[in-house]
Amino acid sequence: MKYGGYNSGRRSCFVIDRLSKKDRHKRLVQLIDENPFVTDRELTRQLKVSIQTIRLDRMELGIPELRERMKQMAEHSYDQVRSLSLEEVIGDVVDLQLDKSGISIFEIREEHVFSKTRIARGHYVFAQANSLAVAVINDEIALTSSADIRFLRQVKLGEKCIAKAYVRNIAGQKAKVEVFTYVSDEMVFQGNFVIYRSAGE
Amino acid sequence: MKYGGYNSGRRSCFVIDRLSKKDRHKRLVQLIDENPFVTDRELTRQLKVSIQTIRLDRMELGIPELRERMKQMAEHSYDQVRSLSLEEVIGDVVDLQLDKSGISIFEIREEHVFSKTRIARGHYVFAQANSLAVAVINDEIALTSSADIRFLRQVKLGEKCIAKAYVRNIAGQKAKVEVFTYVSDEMVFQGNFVIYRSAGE
DNA sequence: CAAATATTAGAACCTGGTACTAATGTTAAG
DNA sequence: CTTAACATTAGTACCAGGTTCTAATATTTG
Repeated sequence: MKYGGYNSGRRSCFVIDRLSKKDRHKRLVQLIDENPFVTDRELTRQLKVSIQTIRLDRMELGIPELRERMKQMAEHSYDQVRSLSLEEVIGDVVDLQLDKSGISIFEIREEHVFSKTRIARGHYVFAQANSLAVAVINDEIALTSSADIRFLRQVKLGEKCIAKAYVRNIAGQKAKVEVFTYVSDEMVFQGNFVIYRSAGE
Repeated sequence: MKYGGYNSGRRSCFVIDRLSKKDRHKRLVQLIDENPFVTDRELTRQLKVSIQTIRLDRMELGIPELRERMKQMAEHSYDQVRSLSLEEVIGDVVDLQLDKSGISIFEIREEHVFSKTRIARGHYVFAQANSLAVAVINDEIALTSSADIRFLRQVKLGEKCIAKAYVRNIAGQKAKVEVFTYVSDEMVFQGNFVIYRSAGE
């Protein structure tokens, strides 16, 4: 096979279509990042080197083989789906006295904040309170009818929100639930919910 | 090999540890559902049949091999992660006149409803309205300060929510935004938002 | 030039299968 | 009882997409 010329060291390349080892590694990482489903064979075409080189490169870079990459993604998504389907309620309900009160904890993660400011999007804070307000009502069907809410201070990435719900009164189809959300001792959110319920029980 | 005895037809089994074909199929589906990462070899242990039987069963049931299952899960999660990271805002903003009005569309899917009733959880409907109310404000930083909301009618699985936001007035750090959400021509949600903004611009 | 490094080639082996052929076990129907 | 139909098992060849190893060759640098 005719070589285009080596250029792995400090010398410049004299053929365009062959990259230095460093550059090839960068490109390799980039290609796999763009498309994790690419095989080594496909990579040989993109990088114009032998399949052995691709494999040595993956070794050096600690990039696992295609099947292992797929397995990891599959496991990741499996965990996510499981936690997501469990996450019918936003936040972990840690205490619940039906028709009386409840407490839930919710940690603000990357996906909950504005990327610019790292401040939580309001609807996540609301979602925790709303979930709890619905959960605390001891009824087959409980739906939010209306709410009056105040965001008292910004909640930042990494902060743990502790929501406390109190059922203020139940009359027929309507229940009034008050929710206060705290970060440590500071109140960050307050909401008055009217929850519609299926009357029974 | 000693047979425990067949029982695929209408006859009863006379050995406990061997299931009829139908029951084995059920169990097989169940096992793979519980753990999609199970190999055929592991299944032979659980079901006490040969690996060929397992493979014939998978064929009949249209269950792909382990690697194919993992690939599908990986692809699924890849799509999800990509769409999720784009989904900073709940709902698709289809029209936006900054500091004036905006429209967004949001379809209620499985993950947004109570599994029992198939009625949308309130916080998703709220999230769409809240996202839009924040988006419509032409400012570097815009955060929900308070809101007064009404859920006028239940929104069901599959329904398309069309939210329309109108900026009512802007004074200093506070902007008032009114949002109405419709399913076809019916109003299902109404909210008055007070949005805090960084004053500038 | 020689040593060091980079690249390529090739063979053996692995997992978790598919596809196919064939034998054997079991049951129901004639 | 026999036979056809179905269920199960066994075994072989083959595949993708690798790993692991040895060895040869190319290129660069000292």
